[in-house]
Amino acid sequence: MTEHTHEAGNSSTFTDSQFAETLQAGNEGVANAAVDLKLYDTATHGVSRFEPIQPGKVGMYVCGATVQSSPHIGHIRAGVAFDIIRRWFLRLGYRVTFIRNVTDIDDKILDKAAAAGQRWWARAYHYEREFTGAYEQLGVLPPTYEPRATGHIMDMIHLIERIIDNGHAYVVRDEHGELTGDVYFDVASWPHYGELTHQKQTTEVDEAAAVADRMGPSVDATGEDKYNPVDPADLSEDKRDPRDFALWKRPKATDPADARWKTPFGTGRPGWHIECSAMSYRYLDGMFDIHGGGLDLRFPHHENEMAQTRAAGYRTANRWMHSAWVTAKGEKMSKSLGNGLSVPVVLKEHSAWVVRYALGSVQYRSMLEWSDQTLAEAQAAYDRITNFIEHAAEALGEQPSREEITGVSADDLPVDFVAAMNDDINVSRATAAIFTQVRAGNTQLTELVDDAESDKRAALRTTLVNVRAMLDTLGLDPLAEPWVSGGDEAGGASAAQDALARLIDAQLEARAAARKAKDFAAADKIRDDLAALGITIEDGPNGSTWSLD
RNA sequence: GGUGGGUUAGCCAAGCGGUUAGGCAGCGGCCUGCAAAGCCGUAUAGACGAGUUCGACUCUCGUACCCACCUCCA
Repeated sequence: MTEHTHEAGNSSTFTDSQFAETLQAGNEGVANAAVDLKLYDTATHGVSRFEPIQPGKVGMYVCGATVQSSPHIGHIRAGVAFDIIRRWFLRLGYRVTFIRNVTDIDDKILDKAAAAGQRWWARAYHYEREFTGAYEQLGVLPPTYEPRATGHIMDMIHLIERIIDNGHAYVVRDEHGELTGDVYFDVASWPHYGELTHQKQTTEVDEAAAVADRMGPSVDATGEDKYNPVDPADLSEDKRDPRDFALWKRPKATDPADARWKTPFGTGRPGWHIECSAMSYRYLDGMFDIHGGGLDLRFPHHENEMAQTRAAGYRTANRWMHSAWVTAKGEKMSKSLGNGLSVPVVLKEHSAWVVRYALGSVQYRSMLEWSDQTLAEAQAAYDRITNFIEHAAEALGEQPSREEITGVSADDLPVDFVAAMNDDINVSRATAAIFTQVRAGNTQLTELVDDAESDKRAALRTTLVNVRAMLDTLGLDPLAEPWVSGGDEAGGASAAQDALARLIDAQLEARAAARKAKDFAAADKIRDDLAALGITIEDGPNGSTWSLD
C-alpha cells in the first residue's frame, strides 16, 4: 500500500513569502490576514500556522452527536466552538466545507430504544431533530453535509475490505469456520498506532482497564445511562491484542433484524469508529484540513479512526482539534454523572443569544464553568453591546444591513481582534477587542451630539459596522438570524405591537409635558408604572426611548 | 499506574522578561430634575519553594492542590 504520512502535504519547508505567494495564487478573496492564522493540533501538542490543502478552501469534519437522548449544554458547546472556528475561516474569505455527522446507531441507541419500547431508528430520528433544533436556536450554521452513519454502510464495507486487504484487520470465524460478523483492527500490525494521543503502548491489561472490564452494561434496566459501560466485544477472546477494536460487530441476540446488515465479512453492524473514517473520506478526501470533536473523543475514538483511515491507504486529517468541557462546580458535565443541563431547559430561562455568548466566551480549549454567574455576565454583555448598537443606529438614522456586515473582510476589522482570532481562536482577547470598540463608539456617540460633522458620523458608522462584524464572526450579531427571526419579518410589526407602541408613546408625551412643567412626581410615576409592566424608559438628548425587558 | 490540562485580584478571564487586557461587582467624579445608559479616574493579583536575570505573573526545576482521558461520552 501507499504510505501516507500524517504530515503529507505539510509545507513546513515553505518560507513565509513562498506561503504568501501560494495563498495569493489560487486564493482570490482570501484575506491577507489568513497568512497569520495559527491553530492548535492535538497530534503535535502545539500551535502551528494553518495551511489549507487546497488554496482558498477549508475542509472540516466535526464529530456530531450520538442521537440517543436530548442535547445538553456540553454538546452544544462543541457545536458553538467549531461554528466560531468555521466563521473565522469564512471571515478570512475561505470557502468552507463543513461536515458534521450523525451517529444514528450504536449500543446505547439500541439498548435505550429497547428499554423504552421504541424502534431504534425512531429514537434516533427523534433526538436528531432535537439536536438540529438546538443548533438552530443557538445560531450554529448548518453543516454543508450532515451524513448519517446508517446511510454509509457501503462506504464502511469498502473501507473495511481495504483494511483487511492491506493486512491490518482480521475477520473472526466460529468453530465451524463460519463468519461471525466480527472484524477487528490489528493494532500490532500498525506501527503508527498512538500517534495522535501518545498513549503508552502495552499489550498488558493495566489496573485501570481491568477495573473497567468488570463494569456492567451501558444502561440500566430502565434505560438510564450508567457511568461505566463495557462493550462485550472489548472483552472478546477473539482479539489478538487487547488494544484491537471492532470495525464490524456481530449482532447481539437482542439486536432487531433491521439493525443487521449483510456484508462480505458476516452479518452485523458498524463499530463505533469506522463510520467517521468512511464519511470523512467520502466528503473530504483531498481537502481534509481539520478534524474536530470533543476532548473525550481523542482516545480511543480519534486514535482508532486515524489508524483505520491510514491503514486503508487514505489521508487522514492534517490537523486535529478538540473542544474542552463545560463544567458544573468544577466537574465535567455529563448525563451519566447526572449534572447535565438540557438545552431546552436552559433556553426556557435565558435568551438564546445569552446562552451562545456564555458558551463561546472562552477559548475552545479552555474548560467552561457553567453557573448562574456565567449567564449573568453574558446578559450584562448583551445589554452593553445592544445599547451601543441601538444608540449608534439611532444617532446615525440607519442600521447597516446584514449584507454590509457579512461583507466586511477580516483585513478591515480592528487589528487586535484579528490577531486574537488568528491566535488559535482566542475569543477572550477577541471579545476584549469588541468591548474596546464599543467604548470608543460610545465616546464617539457623545461627541456626535455636540457636533454632527460628517466625518464624525462616518467614524461612528465605521465603529458600528466593525462591532457588528466582529460579533457576527462569533455568531453574535444581535441583528442576525436566529436572534431576530420573530416571525413578523414579512409584514413588519403586528397590529398589537403597533397599538402597544402608540399607547407607550402617549405615555412618553405625557411624561415629557410633566417634566417640562417641572412636575417630577408625575413624571416619575409614569416611569415607575411603565417599569412595573416591564417597560424601561431612557431619557436621551433627543427625547426618551423605551424598550421591553 | 500511564497520559494530558490547569492554579492570575471580590468573581470570570487575557496578553506580556520591565510599559492600561477586557467584562461583572466596588469606590470617586462627570452627565442627568432624579434615574437609566454612557464617559473619565481608581483600589485589590499571579498556589507554594528554589533557581536563571539588572529585573519574573511571564523562563527553568521542584512541591502542593484541582480537573480530565486511559471505559459509553461533546
